[in-house]
Amino acid sequence: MPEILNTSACNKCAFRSLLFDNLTDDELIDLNVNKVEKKYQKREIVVQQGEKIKEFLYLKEGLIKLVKKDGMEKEHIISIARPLNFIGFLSVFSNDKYQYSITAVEESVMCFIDLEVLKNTIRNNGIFALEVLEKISKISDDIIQFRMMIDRRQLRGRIAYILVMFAKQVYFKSKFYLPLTRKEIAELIDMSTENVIRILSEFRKDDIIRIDGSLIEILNIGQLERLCRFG
Amino acid sequence: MPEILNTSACNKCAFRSLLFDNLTDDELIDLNVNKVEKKYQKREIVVQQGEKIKEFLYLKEGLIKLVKKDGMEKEHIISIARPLNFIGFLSVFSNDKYQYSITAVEESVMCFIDLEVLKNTIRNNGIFALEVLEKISKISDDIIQFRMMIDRRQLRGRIAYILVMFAKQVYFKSKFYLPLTRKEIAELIDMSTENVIRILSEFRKDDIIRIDGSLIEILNIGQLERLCRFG
DNA sequence: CGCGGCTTTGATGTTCATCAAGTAAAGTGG
DNA sequence: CCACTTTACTTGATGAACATCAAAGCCGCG
Repeated sequence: MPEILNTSACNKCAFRSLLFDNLTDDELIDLNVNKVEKKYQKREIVVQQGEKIKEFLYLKEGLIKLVKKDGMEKEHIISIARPLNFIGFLSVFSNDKYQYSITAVEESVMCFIDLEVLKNTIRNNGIFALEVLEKISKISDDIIQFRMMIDRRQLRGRIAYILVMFAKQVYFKSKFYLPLTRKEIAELIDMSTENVIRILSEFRKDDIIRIDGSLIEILNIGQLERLCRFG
Repeated sequence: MPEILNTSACNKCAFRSLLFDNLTDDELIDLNVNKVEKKYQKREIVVQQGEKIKEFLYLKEGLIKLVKKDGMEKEHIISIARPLNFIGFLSVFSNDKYQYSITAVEESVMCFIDLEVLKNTIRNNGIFALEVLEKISKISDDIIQFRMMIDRRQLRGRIAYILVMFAKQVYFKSKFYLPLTRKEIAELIDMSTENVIRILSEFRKDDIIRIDGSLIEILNIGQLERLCRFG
């Protein structure tokens, strides 16, 4: 079960400047009294596909994945998100039920804001509304972009792409722990688990990366980027 | 070159009730004097990927496609849109340049509203803002959904899926003219033109559809839906 | 200690893109 | 309006890319 945290006031939140900067103190207090902060362990489910949406939620710390199930079959990871990529945004304003599940990939802290209260704030503050609009627009665009980048490549290119992505956009270094299992990577980039492993091994043999379990070190980023372009 | 139309006043526009219902007459007049309506012929380009975004645009009549180019290579169709699926929304609020090209697939009428004027309206009218938010949210969601439905299926399933989509969601009948060439279908659902043709022929031989050029008649929708699920 | 989930490698067959080659349809210029 | 060119459509043959199956080692956990 997620641990409910003692929440600090919204007007002191580190995220204030990123989205809530244009709110008055009164508006912040209003959001504040109608919010909950919860901590999730790795693999804990935050929301289930199909559940009713009651809150607007965003990620304060950690890493989560957005999962879609089809029938009884495989799960597909639509995207993974760090703080500031408020994936909670998605569907929130157009659906009354979650279209995807959200699961913590690392220990994560999520902030839940009552959706009706937030909608009211939007109605009352157009400047805030425009900022939310810009954010949601960017996030959606990024996801569409990502899916296209992945789906048009072949397998080597896909693996190269996410390795470069993790190194350059998530961890900002060439040596990092892959937060996803091989199976999850497969679900994220639409291929079989076996081939994820096979291609990682190939890269290892070609001295492009070093592997030790989930610890990855990129040795030849240039080669990876070339594979991104031509894979 | 697109023909510039004599535009009727926004407050008499058939689309008013769909999005602009919560605007005051003054706000509508403001949008009205800052808008242009243009008619495009089949295959005419509305905007080019990379162009600066100056206007918010939406489709009044016709059918358009959203195209992404990568390098010198193939074109990929991200989605096609009828009126009300204001694809113009995408990127408009998060980017200053178009991330995709828009091309008319059938003769189409587009309405261009000055983006700064629209943004001002959003800032001043939170209720309107929330409606725009709901719309953009829905459109993005639909695109992500569509791409997932397509990319996780194999070829027969993909073809089945778009045939059912056109029949049930676009034309509302089992006999219709496919608005896309075989090549465009291939670009939309990420496969080779040859295989689009091959699978359509297969469906014809199995008496699932009847084909006469771009005229398609679905004879066995149940079978198509089965292929959607298991393809 | 044994069980289940994750990882790894090899072998096999299917799915699919690509190449080739030809027909039909649709523009284009004289 | 007809020859010419281009674009769309179609079918078959071939090989590459990929999923799937099978088997075995590994690790954490009850």
